Amino acid sequence: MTDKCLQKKEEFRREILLAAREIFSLDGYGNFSMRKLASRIGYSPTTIYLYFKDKDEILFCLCEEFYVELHQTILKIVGENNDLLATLRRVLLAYVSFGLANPEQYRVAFFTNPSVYGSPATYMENDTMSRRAYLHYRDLVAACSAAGVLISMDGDTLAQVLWAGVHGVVSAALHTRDFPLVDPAILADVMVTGLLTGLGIRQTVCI
Amino acid sequence: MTDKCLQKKEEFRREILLAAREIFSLDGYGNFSMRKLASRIGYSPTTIYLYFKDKDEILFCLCEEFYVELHQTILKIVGENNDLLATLRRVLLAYVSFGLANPEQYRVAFFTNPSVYGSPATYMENDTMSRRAYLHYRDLVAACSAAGVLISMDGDTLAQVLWAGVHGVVSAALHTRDFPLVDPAILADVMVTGLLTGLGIRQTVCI
DNA sequence: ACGCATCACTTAACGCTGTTAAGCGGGTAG
DNA sequence: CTACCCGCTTAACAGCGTTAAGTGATGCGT
Repeated sequence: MTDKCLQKKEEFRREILLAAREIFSLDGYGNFSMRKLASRIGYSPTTIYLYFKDKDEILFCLCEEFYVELHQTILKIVGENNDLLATLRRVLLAYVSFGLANPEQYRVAFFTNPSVYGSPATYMENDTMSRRAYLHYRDLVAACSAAGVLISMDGDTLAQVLWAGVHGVVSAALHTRDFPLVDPAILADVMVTGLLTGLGIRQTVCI
Repeated sequence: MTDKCLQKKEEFRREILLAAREIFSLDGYGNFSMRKLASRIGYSPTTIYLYFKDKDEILFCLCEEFYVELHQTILKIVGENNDLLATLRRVLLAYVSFGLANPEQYRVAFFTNPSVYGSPATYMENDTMSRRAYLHYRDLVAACSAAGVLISMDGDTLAQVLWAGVHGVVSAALHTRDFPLVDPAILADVMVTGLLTGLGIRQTVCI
């Protein structure tokens, strides 16, 4: 009864989110609106508010879906590789590819409402996919540091610097359509190589 | 006559831009609107359209002001230092400071309309402050490369990777108010040190 | 089977947004 | 003195997120 009702409600929510993703892909984030979403699913605009508190909740759910996919991508890479540093390198490069392949979702996750997840304190209290993906990634970086292939440094700091590097590349690619940017894949490669070398324990002897 | 008229028009434009900057500082980019701007300068909303084509032109002008200040900041650092690598390091760190000190302007310049400057081709044709600042910065990086303190590589690629790194730090600081981010100053320092080391010609001998 | 309540949904509305068309008043040139 | 031009305003359009009120069907208790 109530069980079936909730299930039906959940199904409708998924349907709405699916339509939302379609609009994002077709028209981009800037042209997304509640009214357009409503007309796409064939209901009046206010109906959506019976299933989602407001627009922000829809954006939050889309963020979470984004992080689910991202986390799965990372997990797959980690499972396929043994060498720590090589794994990290692939993860960072895959992050850029993932961001460029899902530009609109990336926009929602990082460049819209800067506090969809609440305060930093609540971020770490609630179990979100964003948090899970981050903690897993940070542990990978910390493991590299502990194993001696990256410099000894606070795991969060090290992880966030490496992330900021690849995030900067994605951000540049997404936001500077007016600027003659070098191929993002090349930028990503140089970035990751540069950072992992600079923050790594140098084992080669140079002049 | 026409001369004085144009001058008066230019003065009014500056007055509008000043009010726009005030609104950005006070209420943030998200709460900026043409109507609010109009009421601040004491005119009806449509009056602004007699001095600016549309909202985008106002944003473009604010971007240009941003780049003027940024460029001046960089020029000052370059003038005060002799050592190429030390200069570049200071410039990159100053970029982060500048971005964090002017968050709303940074938002306008990088995270709003991604093509205020037109296409990449027109970007390099027209003489904008954005272009001037970039070319000057790129030449600094290229000089480092030519002098042998950075690896030999295409100047644009090298410059854009270094920029993407610090841009990533600023972007992270501005857009992740929900995330427990490490102090951006620390991130910037590790980022710049890491990149300049990794992309530099290593002169120290390590095991 | 009837009445009532609940539920899914809609219509109407508020207060915003950027932007355009039309109009109005005053100063100036012919 | 008239006609035009210039600076500015009012009115309006189309859209936005969101809320309050209403409507029609469905299912439940008696």
